[in-house]
Amino acid sequence: MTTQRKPPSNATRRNEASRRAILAAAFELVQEVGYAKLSIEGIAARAGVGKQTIYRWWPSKGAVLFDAFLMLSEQPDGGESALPDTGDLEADLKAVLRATVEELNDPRYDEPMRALNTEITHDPALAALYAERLDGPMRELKKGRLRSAQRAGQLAEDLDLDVAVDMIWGPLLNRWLQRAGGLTPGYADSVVETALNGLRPRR
Amino acid sequence: MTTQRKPPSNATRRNEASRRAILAAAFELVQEVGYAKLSIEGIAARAGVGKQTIYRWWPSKGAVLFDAFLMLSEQPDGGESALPDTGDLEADLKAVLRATVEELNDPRYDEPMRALNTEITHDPALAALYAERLDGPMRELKKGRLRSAQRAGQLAEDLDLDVAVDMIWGPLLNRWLQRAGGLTPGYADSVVETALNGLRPRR
Amino acid sequence: MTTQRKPPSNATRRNEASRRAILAAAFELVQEVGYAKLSIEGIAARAGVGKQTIYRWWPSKGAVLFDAFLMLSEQPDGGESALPDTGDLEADLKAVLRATVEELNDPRYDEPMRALNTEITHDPALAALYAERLDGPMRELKKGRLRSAQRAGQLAEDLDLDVAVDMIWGPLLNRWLQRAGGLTPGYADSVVETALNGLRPRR
Amino acid sequence: MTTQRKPPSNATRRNEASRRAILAAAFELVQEVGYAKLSIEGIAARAGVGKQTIYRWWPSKGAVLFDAFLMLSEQPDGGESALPDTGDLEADLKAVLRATVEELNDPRYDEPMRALNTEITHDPALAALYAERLDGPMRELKKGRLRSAQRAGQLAEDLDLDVAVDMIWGPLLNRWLQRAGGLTPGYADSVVETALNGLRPRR
DNA sequence: AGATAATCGAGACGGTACGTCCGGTCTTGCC
DNA sequence: GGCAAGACCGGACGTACCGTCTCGATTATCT
Repeated sequence: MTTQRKPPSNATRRNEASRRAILAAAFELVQEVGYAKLSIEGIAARAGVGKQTIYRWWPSKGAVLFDAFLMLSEQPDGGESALPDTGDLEADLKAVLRATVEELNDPRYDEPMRALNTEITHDPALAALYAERLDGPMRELKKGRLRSAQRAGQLAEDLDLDVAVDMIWGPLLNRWLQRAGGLTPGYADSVVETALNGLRPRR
Repeated sequence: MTTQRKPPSNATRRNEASRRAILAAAFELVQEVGYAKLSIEGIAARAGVGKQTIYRWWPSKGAVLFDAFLMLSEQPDGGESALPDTGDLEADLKAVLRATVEELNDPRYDEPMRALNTEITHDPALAALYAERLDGPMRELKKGRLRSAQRAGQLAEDLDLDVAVDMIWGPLLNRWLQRAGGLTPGYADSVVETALNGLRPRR
Repeated sequence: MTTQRKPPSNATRRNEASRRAILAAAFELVQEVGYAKLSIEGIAARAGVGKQTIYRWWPSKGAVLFDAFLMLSEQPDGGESALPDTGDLEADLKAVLRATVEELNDPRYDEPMRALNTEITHDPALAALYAERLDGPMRELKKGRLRSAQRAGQLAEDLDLDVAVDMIWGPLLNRWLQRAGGLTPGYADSVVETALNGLRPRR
Repeated sequence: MTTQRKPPSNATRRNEASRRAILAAAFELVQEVGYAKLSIEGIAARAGVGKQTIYRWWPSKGAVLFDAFLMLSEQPDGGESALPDTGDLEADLKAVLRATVEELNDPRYDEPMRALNTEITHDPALAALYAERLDGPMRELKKGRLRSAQRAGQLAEDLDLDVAVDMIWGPLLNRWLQRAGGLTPGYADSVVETALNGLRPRR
């Protein structure tokens, strides 16, 4: 797997242009032809690159895909982002989840994300990398927002924030992955409300 | 896809022994060699069957896998099963989720289930079939148990049971699919408690 | 292999219509799709017949083809034919060879005849049958004409008529089978003249 | 099709060892299993080569077979051979034809040669190649011998040498291909005598 | 500045699997 | 019993990719 930044220059004479072309080609191809028909050969051809250049730097198709997402997640600005914090936890969460719903429904990201999830589910090494580099940072942001609410007394004191994150985002991801029912803004709202209040009657 | 029951026998002169051998071979193979190396050719060889016999009756590798699960889910006894209902909802749910955790951690089911999920996420037609034939009935059982609790006043009156089911089982499935953190009985308990009580402080 | 005539009725309950349909289908198909793509399955489909009906009565594809030719050669009238005998041997032979050239060049017979030759060259049993039933009678006619000329003193007394027949018809067939050079009436004439006179200078 | 010589090496990075292994395997296999059971798959397996390597360089099974013969015909020494010329045309021809008979009867060449003839008869492109590269040179040798005799006054002045060649070798090949009668030295002698003298009574 | 060496595009190679076609056998139900 | 229909096991087809392996032709430091 690559080591993100370039200036540290850990000494390789690697061609940066080829690297970017490969990642871009991989991302485009998977969304065009779908996961099942994504091939290293196809990526190399699209990127105008020899196959060996891919095999030299990545151990698997999934790793390429992973790096493509990594590149995507780093490019925007460089500034660290954070979840909105207006003080109204429920509203903030609903906003974030609605955005997530929109992204999952976006045809540009749908196939690539499914592909990445597929690779992760079948490759523990990739899963670890994913947990560390992509899901981890995002989870920290989510937990940060929840921690802020917890400190404000809006969440239970003894709440396990990891479980809380799973409870809010898990249902959504699951519905999407299994294509089980529509992924609508209304559903996102329902999940937030139900998660915050719990299943039991209040009072 | 098959039409399960045999006596109606309205149409085909299909070889039932071959059908069973194929489904069994598919299930065994996917757990032995993994999803990535599961091949129609391999299934046919293991089942002692011509490839054409598979292509004749199933449209895709995923469809075979799906039918293999279907066969598994129908075989046990024939009696309709139900979730435990001791009156203590929390205990019952914990018991069920712990069982689920165990099943997901069982190497006999791990790979096959990941494979099925992969096929579903990439094939809407299969997803619909899954929702109707495998997930649907199971979801009804879950909702049945919750409904019983709801009638007993243990759950909020206006609770959307589908959302509730997602909230309880979604986090588990997600953790498993993405290999994000350990899938332990303790985690199952946490999820049940947190889902029932909600994230907010009670009182 | 079948036993041509029907009334002797050696007791089978064979369906004559199917037999004719099969032979006709075989002949048509080989001329339409070529020898390489001629299949039993295709013949059965075209003839509206079950595959088993073919396998029941013929031992090989070549045998079907052979019978198709046999049917063709028997159908015309029933009267035994003979080669022309005007007294002018050279003219008669040229006429016959020109007709042969025409037949070999006829797209209706070209492919089927090549197919039959192919089967014969690779199947001694079929070759024997061919010699007995198709080539034999024709060779007798040819030898008959030559014998008549021989008796008239137009051919050498000690001439081996089989060799003579080979010498006249062999070059033609060979050129055709190997596609070696054009198969023209002029070539036919040349062959006749050269065969009659021999390669040596006369006188 | 190949371009024989290696030093020019203008274009491809072709593996010469694989090429030879394929041709050798093809030749051996056709004589072992027969034309009908000769398969590209079998050739590849025997040659220890991927199927694609065959499909990459040859358009058809027949082309492989053809090249196998080509390799055979080029390998012996490199020196141009010629037909014997003792001055006694009849004896020379008989010797050559007897050798041909022996070769056609040799089980090592029988099947391969039948296979090649079959491919040629069904593939005009291959036939042209055969005429140019295999039959052509051999025919020139034959015509060379005849021309020498012609100049010595042993053959008719106006004799068409192509027809003459057909007349001498055609009957033999035909008998062999159609398995029509035995292919004996005596037959070879008969053909030579009859061809030289012609069918008509001399004087 | 020239030598040295790793990377690059290209693509041949031995393989595996694809999805299709057909060979020859067997079974079912009609006639 | 023959027959049309067609499922079945098996084997080969010709294609697509896999991951490895040369081949020159750039680079890109390191003498």
